[in-house]
Amino acid sequence: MIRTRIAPSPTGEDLHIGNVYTALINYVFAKKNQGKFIIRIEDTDRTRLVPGSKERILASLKWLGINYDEGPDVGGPFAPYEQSKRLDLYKKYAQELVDKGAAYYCFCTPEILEQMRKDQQAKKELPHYDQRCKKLSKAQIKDKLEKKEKYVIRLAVPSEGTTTFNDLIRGEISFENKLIDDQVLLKSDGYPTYHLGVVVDDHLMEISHVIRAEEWISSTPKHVLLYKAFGWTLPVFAHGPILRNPDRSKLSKRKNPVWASWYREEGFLPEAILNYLALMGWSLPAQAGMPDGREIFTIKEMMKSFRLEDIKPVGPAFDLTKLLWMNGEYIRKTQNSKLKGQIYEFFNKRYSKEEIEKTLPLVKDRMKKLSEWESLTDFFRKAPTSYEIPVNKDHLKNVLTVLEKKDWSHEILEQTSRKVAEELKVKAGDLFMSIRIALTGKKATPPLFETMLVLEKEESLARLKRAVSL
RNA sequence: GCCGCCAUCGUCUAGCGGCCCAGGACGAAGCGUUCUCAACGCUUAAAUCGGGGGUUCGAAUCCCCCUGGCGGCACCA
Repeated sequence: MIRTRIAPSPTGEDLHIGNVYTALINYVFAKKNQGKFIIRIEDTDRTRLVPGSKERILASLKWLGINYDEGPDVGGPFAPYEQSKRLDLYKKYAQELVDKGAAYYCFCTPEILEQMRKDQQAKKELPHYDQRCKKLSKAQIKDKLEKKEKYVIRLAVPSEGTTTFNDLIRGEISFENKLIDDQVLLKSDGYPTYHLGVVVDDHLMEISHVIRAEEWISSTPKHVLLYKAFGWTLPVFAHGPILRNPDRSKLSKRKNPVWASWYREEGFLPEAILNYLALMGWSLPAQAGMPDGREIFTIKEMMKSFRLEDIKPVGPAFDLTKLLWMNGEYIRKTQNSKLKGQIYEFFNKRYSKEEIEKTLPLVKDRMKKLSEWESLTDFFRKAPTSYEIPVNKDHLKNVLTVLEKKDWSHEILEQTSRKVAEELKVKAGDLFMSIRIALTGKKATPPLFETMLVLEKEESLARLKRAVSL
């Protein structure tokens, strides 16, 4: 049984777009193989906890349509799915390691550690724990524990040999043990560090494939050491790329919008975001008999041909411009009736469905984000207060008098206007532009006569009269 | 500094020893369509496949070195 997971930490505003990427891969891989996709909240750092973060993370996942089979709010056979609710477990397993001699108590205070680091830096050594507590005798430990001295539990990393693991995306990777620090497993506040938590939970929750970003590669040997110390079977490891800023550094909120909610508030469609993300380090392979290499595809199509091994280890730059293009593509291919509802919800029902329905066909091709509907259609709601370029009042007077007497239809409006232009001996386009400006104030708008029909005769004429009288 | 990962147009990528004087997409430029802007269609510019050595009849594709980019080195994840 394939079981994958993402383990977000509720320390940010919301789900990070990099996590969305990892979630997508985990989700698609699990579902392609009839497996389960799990969400586990790793809330073990109480100092960085952000209130509401967990809820927003889960809400974003739902909005994106990345459905999880097990998780904090849906439960599952291995509940609870929040590490803060599993403290006893970590303590028990940490103790097991101590008993096995694979971990040890450490009573060094933060001050001692700080000093240690300073000394090492002065000597140009790399900062590492000097293992002084590893040498403590049973009696000394007992004594300190009785005195209620604060302690952590550290992993006793072998001083010799190498730790090697296989990465499905990158092949064999190995690290020398002597360069691996004696990592803290259980903190003095009783919470586990990431390393203990992730290994214990992945094992207990029967995670078969650990798919995460490249930044975890260098801590994987610690995890491997833990699995071995416990005598547990290793999961399959696969480290995907980390998304980059345009300057190629690790994607960060300083240089790029990173929160899922930002994309939602901007009016990006979940399908477009997922499709765009799928293109990062992966591409739809040419199918037998139907080679295409399309860039626009659904998650279902992605599932059909997805293979973890095909993920490329190169860190791709996140290109907002291309996402924007893709979002426009998705908007254009969405049914009007559906899009209407999405816009309605997007603006929190501030605009009536009727209004959206009437104007949508005129602006759909011009929208790249849902949010743009508002500015693209603002002149329908509000007559222009200024004109981007001057209008020709004489010309407008002429059309006005003719159009007043007609019944309005697209054909009549166009024919009449063209005739007026002919009589005035001006280019139809120039006349149309004057009308456009009078009605909307803008040079760039949807097609003129469609616009007039949506605006309706009375309002259109009123605006024309205003333009003439100004 | 140490350890590790990576390396094809500006960006995302195709390419897995001959089909490649490297194909597609975004973006850019131009043209067409057209009442403006879009959308749409066509065209163009854009990578001496990071550099240098090998292997081979033949290398973007395999190997080595260098360089560069990125990541990690916390009682953060």
